Amino acid sequence: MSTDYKSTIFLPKTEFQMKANLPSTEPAFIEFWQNEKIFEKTQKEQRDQVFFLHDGPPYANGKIHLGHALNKIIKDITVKFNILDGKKVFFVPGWDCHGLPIEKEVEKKYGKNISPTEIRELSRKYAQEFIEIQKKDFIRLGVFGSWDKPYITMSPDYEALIVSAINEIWKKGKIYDHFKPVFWCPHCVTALAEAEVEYKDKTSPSIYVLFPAKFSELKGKKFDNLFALVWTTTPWTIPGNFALAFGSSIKYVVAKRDSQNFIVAEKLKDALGECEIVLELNGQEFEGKVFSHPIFHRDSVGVIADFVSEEEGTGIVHIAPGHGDEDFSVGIKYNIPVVSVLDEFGKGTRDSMKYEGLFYEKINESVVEDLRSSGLLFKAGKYQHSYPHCWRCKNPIVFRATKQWFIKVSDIKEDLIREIEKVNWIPPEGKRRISSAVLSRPDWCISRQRFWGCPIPYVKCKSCSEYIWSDFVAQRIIKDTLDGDGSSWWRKPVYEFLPEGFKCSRCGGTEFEKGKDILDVWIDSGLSFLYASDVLKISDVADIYIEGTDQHRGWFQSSLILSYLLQGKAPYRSVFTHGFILDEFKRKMSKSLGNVVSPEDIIKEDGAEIVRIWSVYSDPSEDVKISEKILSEVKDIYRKVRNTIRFMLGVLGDNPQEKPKVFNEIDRYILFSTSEFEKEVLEDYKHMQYHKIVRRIHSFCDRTLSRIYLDVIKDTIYCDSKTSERRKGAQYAVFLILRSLIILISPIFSFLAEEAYQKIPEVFGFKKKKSVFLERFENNLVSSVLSKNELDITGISEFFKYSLEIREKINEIADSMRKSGKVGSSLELKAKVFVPPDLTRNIENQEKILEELFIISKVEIFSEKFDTDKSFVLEKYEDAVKCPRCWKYHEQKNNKDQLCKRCLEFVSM
RNA sequence: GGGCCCAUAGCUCAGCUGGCAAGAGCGUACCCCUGAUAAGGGUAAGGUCUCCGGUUCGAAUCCGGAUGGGCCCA
Repeated sequence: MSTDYKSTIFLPKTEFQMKANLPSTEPAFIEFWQNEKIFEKTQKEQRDQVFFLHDGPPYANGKIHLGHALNKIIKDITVKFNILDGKKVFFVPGWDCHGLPIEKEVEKKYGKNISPTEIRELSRKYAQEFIEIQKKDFIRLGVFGSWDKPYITMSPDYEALIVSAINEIWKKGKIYDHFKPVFWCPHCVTALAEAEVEYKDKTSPSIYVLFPAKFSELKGKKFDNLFALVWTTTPWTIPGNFALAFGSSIKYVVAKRDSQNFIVAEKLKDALGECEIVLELNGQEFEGKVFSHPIFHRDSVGVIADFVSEEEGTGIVHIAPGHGDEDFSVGIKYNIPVVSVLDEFGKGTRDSMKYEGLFYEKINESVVEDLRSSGLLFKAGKYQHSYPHCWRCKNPIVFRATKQWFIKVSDIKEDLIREIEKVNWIPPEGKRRISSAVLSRPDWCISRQRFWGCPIPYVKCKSCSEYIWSDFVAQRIIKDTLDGDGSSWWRKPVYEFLPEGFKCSRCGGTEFEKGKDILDVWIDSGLSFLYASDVLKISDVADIYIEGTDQHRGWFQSSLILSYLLQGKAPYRSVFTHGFILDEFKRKMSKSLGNVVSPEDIIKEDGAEIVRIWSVYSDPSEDVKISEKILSEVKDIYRKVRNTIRFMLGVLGDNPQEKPKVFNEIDRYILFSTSEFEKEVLEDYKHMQYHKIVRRIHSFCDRTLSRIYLDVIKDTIYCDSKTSERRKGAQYAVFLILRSLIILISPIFSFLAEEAYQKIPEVFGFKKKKSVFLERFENNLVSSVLSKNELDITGISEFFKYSLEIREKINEIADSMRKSGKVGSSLELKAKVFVPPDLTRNIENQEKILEELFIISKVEIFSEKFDTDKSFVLEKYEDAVKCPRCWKYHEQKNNKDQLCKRCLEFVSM
């Protein structure tokens, strides 16, 4: 009986478990990679080519989310591919540490009555804490890198580098100071960032002001008593008025009422009440027209701005460049003075003339009074609207021009575009994206009125308020920072930072106060290229930057600008961008939708390997979706690849050492297919088409190996004797394929590859290294291990192409025979097959090959087609018996136990 | 409101510069095997290529618009 013979066949044998149990087995591999310093070892080896992937630093707050995981995994795949490709790879992970979000968290936690140095200390602790948390999480994903010496933007050498670099840029004359409106809280006496502003309803005065025209002719018509009608809810800004903005495509009218003529947008003329339209004209007409300021003896000039709306007001916007963002940009465009009429306490400045010293709410009242008495107040009322309030004291805030520092970008835009052209953008749309971001950006405002960051090295003259940037100050700060005292600027008195006898360059004053600004954090991370070259000594240009597509306006741009200013070129040769993560309905992840998935959840449930494969399962250059369904597909792929590898390991379980003299045709054909697969995968790695690789790997394991080759060689592996050439050939082929497959999947399936690599027996003289990542493609791929000759299938490729087509058709018929109950296993079948004679010319044992390939018991080959032009006839093998050992059907009925010839020989050995 | 991008079977993707009846894999259904066994093999059913217009002998593929979604900006 068949059970008697089961013990005589060679079933696959391996310790490699079918079930991976990733969540519990992965940590051991991570420990192994760390303890053995595998990444560092690849760096110490002799390698001629260098590959530098420069890490964009994540912000050091919060736990990592899937976006972080996706990003680092794509980087890791790139790192590992280049390692296996034989390059010396540099990847130093970084963290961005300064900035408002952390400072705000600290303030929330400890209150606002803490000193700048305390804020800085607590912020530093906070950032450090999250660096450790995130680092652990990234390592848990199996990501390689110099984790024990990351770059950190708050480290003393980094902070010193920031101050020094910005000072260099100042020395090149690229930094200037200028007024710019910012959110300002007069109660807290501080500037506010956008994130610190809360919008709440507020009742404001609403006034319609008349601006007398200094001209009387419009489109050839003469008008007396001509006024522009202007609406505002902030009367205190009227003293800062320097212009009136009109919309270029808005229709305006001159409307007559009580012998006065009013200019107003046609759609908004109801504001006037009853009136008579006397002229219609386009907004463009008013560009350059001059009006009188309603209070002061000065002009207010007509300008064109596209933000003028016809939704409310009068279609004419009063412009105070010192007190509004849009006002400011119009002011810059038309070269109108930017002045603040309020001081830091919200009181009138000298520029507010007669209102000097009054709190702005008082100015509101006075302005209304003054307008009323001069007859230029058309009407006044109240208006309720959403208005910005301070997040700390909850009081309404104002927009107020203050001195800020800027990097001049406007005059280098063309150079930046030229540098952008030289970079390889993947996908190519990125080039357009960053170009338009660069072209449309204003000069870079680099000062922030905060504490958690690097100080801007300037002092303010106490007598004339001049801002004085000082190399001397910069050098002092740099020295203290390098000495470990990065907060000295906030603690030491100003004179310690100034040379003796220092005088104001404008008024000669000798009293100064320290600048109160820190640098925009984008400066910090934007200088990481410099840290990589000057401190880490890697290179001044990275081979590649890999970040989310939002960084076109962020890090890619800040790095480009700073690198161009400091070294005259882009800091990267290639830039790869990936998309964002969406849920199954393509919605962004948000707490309120409740659709947030964290990497931690997936790692706990399925393992980091699943996160890795998921990251490149979809095309990451577009947005990437995640859902239970998608994860289950990823798991299916993992299982298929794992089991295929497991089976191959099992095939090598009896530790074969002797290579075959020649390969069987099927082996040759499959080795050739493997070499083609290798070529495609390497090509996809080079072009970072990682999602295609996942598909290729799966398809190769499933279609090429499982469904064809491995199924076909089972008979040989199980039943042939160990001395059989056919069997040795199959084992050697399996070994070559397995080794190739393991190294090809390793950048993506890192855990699986390492686990399998550790379990490969050292067959056929193969000597293993400590880790799969110490291998190289060139020593492991079929295409580089076998000779051209061995991979040449010219004489047999047509035969296999034809036979595999027949195989599909046979399967089809076999299926219907099975479904109708005629047969069970395909070994119950035999076939007559027509093979065109010219395909078989060079091949011996064709019938044996086809029996194997079709997995049926008998094949007879004919050189002519059958009756109705059929190329094969498939039928049940009736007059045959089943060999109890190999289960193939045969006709030697008189053998012992009805064994077939081969098995009889085997058992009698 | 502006710039850029995406939209092909239930799911994830192929489909090059327009031309065979639109392809894979997963999932599903049915069948086989029980010597890869919480595995393995086979077969089948699934698509008005988001919608509307246009160019063309011919469009999933080119152009215009709409809808939905994403990133950035205002």
